Amino acid sequence: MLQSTLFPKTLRDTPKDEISTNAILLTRAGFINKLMAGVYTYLPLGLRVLKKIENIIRKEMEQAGGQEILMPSLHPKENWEKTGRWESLDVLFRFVSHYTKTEYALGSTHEEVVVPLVGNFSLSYKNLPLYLFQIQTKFRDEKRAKAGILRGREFSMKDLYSFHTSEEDLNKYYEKMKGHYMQIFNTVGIGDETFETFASGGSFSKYSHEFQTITDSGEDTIYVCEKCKIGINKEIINEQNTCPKCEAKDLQEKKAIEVGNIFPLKTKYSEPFSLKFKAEDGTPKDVIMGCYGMGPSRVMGTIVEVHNDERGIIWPEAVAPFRVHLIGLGNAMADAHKLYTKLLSEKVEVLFDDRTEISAGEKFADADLIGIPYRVVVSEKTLKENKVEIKKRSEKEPKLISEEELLNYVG
RNA sequence: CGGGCUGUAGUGUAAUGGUAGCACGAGACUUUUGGGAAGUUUUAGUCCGAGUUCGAGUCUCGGCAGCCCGACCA
Repeated sequence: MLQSTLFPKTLRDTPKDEISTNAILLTRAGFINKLMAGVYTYLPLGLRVLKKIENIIRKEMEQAGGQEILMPSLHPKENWEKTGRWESLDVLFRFVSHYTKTEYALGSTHEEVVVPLVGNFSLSYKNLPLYLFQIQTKFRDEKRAKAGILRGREFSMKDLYSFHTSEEDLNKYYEKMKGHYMQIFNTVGIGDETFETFASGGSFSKYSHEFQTITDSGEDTIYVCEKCKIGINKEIINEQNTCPKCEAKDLQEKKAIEVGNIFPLKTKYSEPFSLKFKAEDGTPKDVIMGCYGMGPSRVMGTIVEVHNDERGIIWPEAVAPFRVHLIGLGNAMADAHKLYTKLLSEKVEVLFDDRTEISAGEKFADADLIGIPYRVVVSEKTLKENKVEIKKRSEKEPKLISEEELLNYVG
């Protein structure tokens, strides 16, 4: 990608209505743009990151046996009335058709769609377990959208729904899913900060589990056992004031962002829709369900909250919009262009700063702000040595290496 | 949803009820090119609607929006 054609340019100024680190950096660097509170456009750089995160999640869900589907965002009122959530779910967007006066909801979550979907087909114990997931835009009428892309009214969400013949089978899968979730957080670069956390399960199960990423800008408070890497949400600390694993009492209070949440739903949603399967003895039984949510856009914001410095974002390699930020300076632009072509032929993802009439300092400042993992500079200085300069975004000092070494390094 | 704060250009600010101005940014041109370079030039604003007034950015009323705290968050 040529930076001279990249939309949009970076911003020098901080937008006046953004306070959170993720929103300021992502807006200044040209990854996102706010339309209104809690609603953002993903610009070319931002969309690349979002898609990478989504693909990491997608692959892991496929590893977990998930089959990807895409359900509608527009839902009929009847389905939500069946579960009582037309009234009770306060974040549900509800609206009326101007023509027919029919009422609809915009999907905040998809139990009300996926359960009747599965119910359209006769289920036998032989068809279970079944795992369906989607990555889709969710709508929530948040009373207070805030913190950039961490709490939006419209956001990207992966939701997987599991269908089982028994609670034992659900529990087995539920535990397995925790491992898949941690694998995702490790891959996207927030594994060290992310804790499996006990949370309230509501009325239908004792606990649900959250995945909480520790950062001072988090809006949740959790208590963590560093040794076991387990957390407990403040909301249930009164009933559980020791580490559930090692029973230690010296828990640390931390601020954290909820990046995932999994629930053993059991029959909470299969019952209202009469979702049953035929057991081996031919009798119909309630399907046992679990659901597993994770927000790619919130994960993206969390990564920025965790990985940044005073100059800008520091993307982990797996989610960076590009692997290499190639910068051509002054009269070396033609040589830089040759290297760009070579890197492309080696299938290296590279953003090439081919802009002329831009000072070196400004290019470096932009590179630091955008946060691509490897910065490669081609200039008269490096050409004299017959080398190129490479610097990791996370490190201070650059070094000179040959083009061959570069290809080994970033290829 | 309760409470608070704030709305003048992209950002930061100025204008006693009396010509909406300045700086930075952004665009164009020229000269520059290893940490946000310089010159010339252009651009862009009173959140919306009523009211008071000869006259409203400024006063009054209503709305809307944004931010913060809290509550909420399958």
